[in-house]
Amino acid sequence: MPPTRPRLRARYDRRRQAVVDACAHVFAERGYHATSVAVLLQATGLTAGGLYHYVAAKEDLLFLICEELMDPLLERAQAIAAADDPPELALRELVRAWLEHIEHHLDHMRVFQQERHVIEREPRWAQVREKRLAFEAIVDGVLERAGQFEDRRLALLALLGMVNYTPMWFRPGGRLSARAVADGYTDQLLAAYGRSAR
Amino acid sequence: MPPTRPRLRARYDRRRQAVVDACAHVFAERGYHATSVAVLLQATGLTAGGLYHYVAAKEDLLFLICEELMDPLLERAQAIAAADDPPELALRELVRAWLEHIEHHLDHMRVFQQERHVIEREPRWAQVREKRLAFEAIVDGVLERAGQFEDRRLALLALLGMVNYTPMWFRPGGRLSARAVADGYTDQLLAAYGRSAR
Amino acid sequence: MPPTRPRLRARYDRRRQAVVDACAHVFAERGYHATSVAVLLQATGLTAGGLYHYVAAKEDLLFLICEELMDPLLERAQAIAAADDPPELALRELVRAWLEHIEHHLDHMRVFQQERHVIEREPRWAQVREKRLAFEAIVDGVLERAGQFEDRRLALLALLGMVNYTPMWFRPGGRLSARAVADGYTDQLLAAYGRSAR
Amino acid sequence: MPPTRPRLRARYDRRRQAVVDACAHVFAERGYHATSVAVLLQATGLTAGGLYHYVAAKEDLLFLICEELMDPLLERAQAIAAADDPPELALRELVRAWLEHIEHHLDHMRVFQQERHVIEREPRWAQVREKRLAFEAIVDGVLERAGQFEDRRLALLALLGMVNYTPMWFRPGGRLSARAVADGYTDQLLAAYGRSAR
DNA sequence: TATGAATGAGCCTTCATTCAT
DNA sequence: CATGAATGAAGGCTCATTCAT
Repeated sequence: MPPTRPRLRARYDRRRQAVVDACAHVFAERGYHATSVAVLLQATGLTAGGLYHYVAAKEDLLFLICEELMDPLLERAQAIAAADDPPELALRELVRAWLEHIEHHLDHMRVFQQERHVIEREPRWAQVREKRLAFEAIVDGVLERAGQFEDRRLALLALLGMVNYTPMWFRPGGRLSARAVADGYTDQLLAAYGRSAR
Repeated sequence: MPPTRPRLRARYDRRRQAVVDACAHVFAERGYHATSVAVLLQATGLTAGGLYHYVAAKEDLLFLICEELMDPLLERAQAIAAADDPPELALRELVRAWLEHIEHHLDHMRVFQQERHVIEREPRWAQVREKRLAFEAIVDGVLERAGQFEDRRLALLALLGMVNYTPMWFRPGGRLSARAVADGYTDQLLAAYGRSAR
Repeated sequence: MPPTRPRLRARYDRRRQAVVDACAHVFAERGYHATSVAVLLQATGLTAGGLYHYVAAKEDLLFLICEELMDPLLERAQAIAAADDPPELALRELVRAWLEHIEHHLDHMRVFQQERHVIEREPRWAQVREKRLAFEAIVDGVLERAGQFEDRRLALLALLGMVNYTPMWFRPGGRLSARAVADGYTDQLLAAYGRSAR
Repeated sequence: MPPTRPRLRARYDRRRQAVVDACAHVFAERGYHATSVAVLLQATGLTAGGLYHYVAAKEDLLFLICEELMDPLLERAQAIAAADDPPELALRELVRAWLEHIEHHLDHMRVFQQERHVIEREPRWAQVREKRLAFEAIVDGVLERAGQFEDRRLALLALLGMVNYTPMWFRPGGRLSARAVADGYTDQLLAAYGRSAR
């Protein structure tokens, strides 16, 4: 149902992305379930029928938000993991990329966290879940090369916790830049587990 | 509207707590908004009228869940902060108490995280927000005494992130005990910031 | 979700039947699809929530209408086929019973005819379809004993056509009674195919 | 808005007929109301704008389907009634023509039956209703000449029932040809009411 | 007291139709 | 001419809550 002719398709995709971003913002503020379609229409400037040109259901917006969040990050992480940087640098770059991505997708990230219990449990969200797992596997691999751990799994979970919590308090343009936060996290990990630690 | 005679009041409170816990479990699984009152009735074995003997509105359940989560933890944290333990031990004990509390309130904690965007934004949730802030202030105080930081706020936020993320993956009776997790987190902090670090 | 205690259940069933009958009337007048739930609410005096105590969906009304139409008729037909009447009398009595049933379920019958294309094609209507087939098998059996046919199937289909068309024009209390119509149809069949014909 | 130059007008009419026939088929399968314009676009290969070149509204399709069904049949019936054939032969020929027409307009006939309750009740469908009545008057006239009846109206209604029901089960190329069915119906009528009957 | 029928605003979504491009 | 994005009223349905019994 999206247009097939390239020019129109491009315009359609552009518009849809704008719609998704606007909705991500509203969802981040009010919560997915607490946001009625009426509010989305106001936020996007569309009418009911208009919105449903871009998505078949409200839930699709959630899905597209997750895709916009995961896909570029996953790609970026793969590139970093594939490069041949020294392990500790690779970790640092990965965390930097991660937090810079979050900085530009704060709303998406907040929405993703909000609805995680759905995403983690429902079969139809398997795709998103798999991307998350793929990303975490990359982080784990980089971590493995960068440190020596009594319990690497716990270190990984600690890192995930720190980073995933960041959108709760991070404000772009605030005292801490995304890079400063990333380096703070990395430093903490390397101090505790880095091969040169102690 | 709750009974006033002590014996009856006690029974009422006991039953209400059971109701709240049952609802916390359902909310944790399905999300607050996605859980209809009909589902709560099934989960509690009550009828519509019955449930509304214990709470005036569905949202009250959310509030009671947060209270059950915050109140005992805050009390415990105050006691630890007030004791005269050496700073690093105080931190260790605080994190242990924290994670042991979470272990016994996994559902409550999951619900609290799920609905945080509501709690953080709406005026009527100020009470819960203040308790959270009070608790975090205590953690910050203990942290201050236990380490030396370039950026203590970031260290605090990192700790909050790690701990708050724990209910996403923690399984009681699993490989890692609550205490092991707590000590893992504490060790990481002390390795990075502890006065004896480096 | 209907009540389980006998007294309440009976009341529930009584009310539901009244609801179904009222809806059958509206559907007969305006068509199923052309009748909005709002119209049903007006016709039944219920509110939206009230109607949905008795049915889970608008389509359930269609199903219940078909059940109310088929079940008693099928039972009646089985009794007549099982009795030991002379064949030509059995046919006469069956057609009489049939038309008397239609006379008291004109709305139901009109609705059933209206939506037959759905009923005949969709898997979820198999139950209704099977009852129809069972009834027609009984008619066929009685027909077989009552006449001698070059093509009994065509005679059966002719009879079905005549009878099923009746609700299009029949008016209770009009010139023709249900019995008169029934006997007219039976006479025509026996004149053409009866063993004593010619 | 249709073209006025003869050549173009002819092409336009041809195309519109094809559109109407395609829509008749879809309506017959799924029901008029249950068929969205989107489905019609898929079935016809047109775009929204394209379809609305041939009809001003979805309902016009219904009207055109009825016209395509009634007009040639009415014409044919008038010719047969006007001819000077012996009465019983005239009846036979009329029923044959009728069923042969139905055979080639099964979809149209099914749609006409489906939506009869609309056609019979709504003022704006008077035109179609009148054609139906005109046709039935012709049938009645031929019937009158062909038989002697206790109740000719009931005989007419029986015949209408049989024939109108035929599209529910008739399959072209099946065991029974349209002519065989027609003759079966005629024979039954003549056996019961024919002047040479008894 | 405890029940569950009833409420009714609001939910998400559909779809026949129009019209700028 | 043809397209397909946009319209927006109306659709069927849900659900937290109340209150007569």
